[in-house]
Amino acid sequence: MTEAQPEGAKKKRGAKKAPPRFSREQADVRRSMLIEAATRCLSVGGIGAFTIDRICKEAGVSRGLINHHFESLDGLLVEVYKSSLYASVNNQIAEAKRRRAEASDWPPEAALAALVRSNFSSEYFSRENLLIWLSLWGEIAVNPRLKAAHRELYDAYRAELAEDIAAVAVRRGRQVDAPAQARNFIALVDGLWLEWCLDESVVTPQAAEAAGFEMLEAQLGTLRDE
Amino acid sequence: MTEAQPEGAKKKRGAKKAPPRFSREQADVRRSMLIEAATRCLSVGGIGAFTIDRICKEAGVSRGLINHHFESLDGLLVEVYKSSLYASVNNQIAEAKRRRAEASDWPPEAALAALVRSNFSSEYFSRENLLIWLSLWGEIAVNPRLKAAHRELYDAYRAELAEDIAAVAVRRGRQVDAPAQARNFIALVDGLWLEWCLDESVVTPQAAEAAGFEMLEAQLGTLRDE
DNA sequence: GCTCTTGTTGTACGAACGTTCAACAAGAGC
DNA sequence: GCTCTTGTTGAACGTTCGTACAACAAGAGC
Repeated sequence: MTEAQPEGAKKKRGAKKAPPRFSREQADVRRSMLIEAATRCLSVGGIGAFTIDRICKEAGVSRGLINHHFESLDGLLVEVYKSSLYASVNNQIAEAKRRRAEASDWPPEAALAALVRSNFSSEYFSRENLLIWLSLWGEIAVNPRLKAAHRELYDAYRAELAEDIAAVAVRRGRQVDAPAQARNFIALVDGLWLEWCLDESVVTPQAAEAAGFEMLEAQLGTLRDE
Repeated sequence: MTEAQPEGAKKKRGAKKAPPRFSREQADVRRSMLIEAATRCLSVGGIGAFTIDRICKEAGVSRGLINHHFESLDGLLVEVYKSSLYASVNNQIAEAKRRRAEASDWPPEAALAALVRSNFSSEYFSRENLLIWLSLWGEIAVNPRLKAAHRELYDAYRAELAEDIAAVAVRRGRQVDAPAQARNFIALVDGLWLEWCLDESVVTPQAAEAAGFEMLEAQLGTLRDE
């Protein structure tokens, strides 16, 4: 056994400066790090792995930090929701709005087709997100704050989709219940994604995209080719 | 404070026979009771309420009983899956098979319509089951035993649905990819059910049923009326 | 009324949970 | 080089978790 050294010993002798035991980060930087680590935990082990211990270990940080930067573990979960679902879906909405605004370049059909396709791009239609989404859905059913955020988000997306559908219907002189079609389309996408995640042999992303187009084309006519 | 009585006192005096402290049940009866109590816990509080303490309290039983009747808490969850999803879906399959066998009374169109409708009956299309299914889905993604059971179950249901679809298509001389239509239909049902559970203002069971019929009728022609 | 089987109880245990908080120290500002 | 702010640590706490197990007793069988 080595003899215990007085605290100041190292400094006095000036041998080696001990490396910093941790690095300080801006509050929002650290929050992002924790949100990302928490998301990783969720995607690997589901809600059962959404734990102070595991998240802090994943982030390489001490146990006290989550409660310093978030009101509670539950507050962190809300932030994970926002940075996962919220952010990505809002991106889709914003892009679709932009396309629809640039009406000169993008005919309504092309804008709708682009929005449909984005649902099946690997960014959203991803098996990695299975446990994240499933865990968050389960929490939405129980957590009023999350439920409110979820409704707001889906309402916005549904409205955008309905507008794109309505634009095509008007141009083609078809009578379509655009809000209902938007709702059904979203249900189909969520359902296909779920089937794919739970059993990848049942459906491919390509087949899923085809199914999405088929549903809308039954009401609107061809969308995929000029 | 009353004086502590010797244990045998009551019996010796023959005053009142203490009522039994518990009742013995057959192993399978008690197992059913525990499965039902566990299911109730799941539906109220999600996977977070799936706990030895809460389930035993819900069942009015002592803490040791779950590990006596099941290999572990996880084993109980598998039984909950079987008695929830497995049993109810297998009922649908069996009924559909029977209808298809009685071909004389049930034309294919009526058999398919009945199968479609059963998806939206209050027994299956129920908000009470939200947390149960969501919790079980989350577990399927993580638990190999459940995953295997899930695939077997969905494969069977998808096959039955595809057979019913194919029967109608053949009779009407239409070219239809029945397995794909069955898969898409199931995805739509699951997605609509999910949307309804998370936000009941978006869709009604009636509208959901209409959406289900619309999807199939786009391929097969009218199914709902003669 | 007695015995025997076995379903049931309830305590004990270690591990892991979320939260709190006093102490610490990194690094900016002077 | 010093001070001061504040991001960070890690021990401590009470609770709840799943499991194990010895003791108990209900009720069938004789």
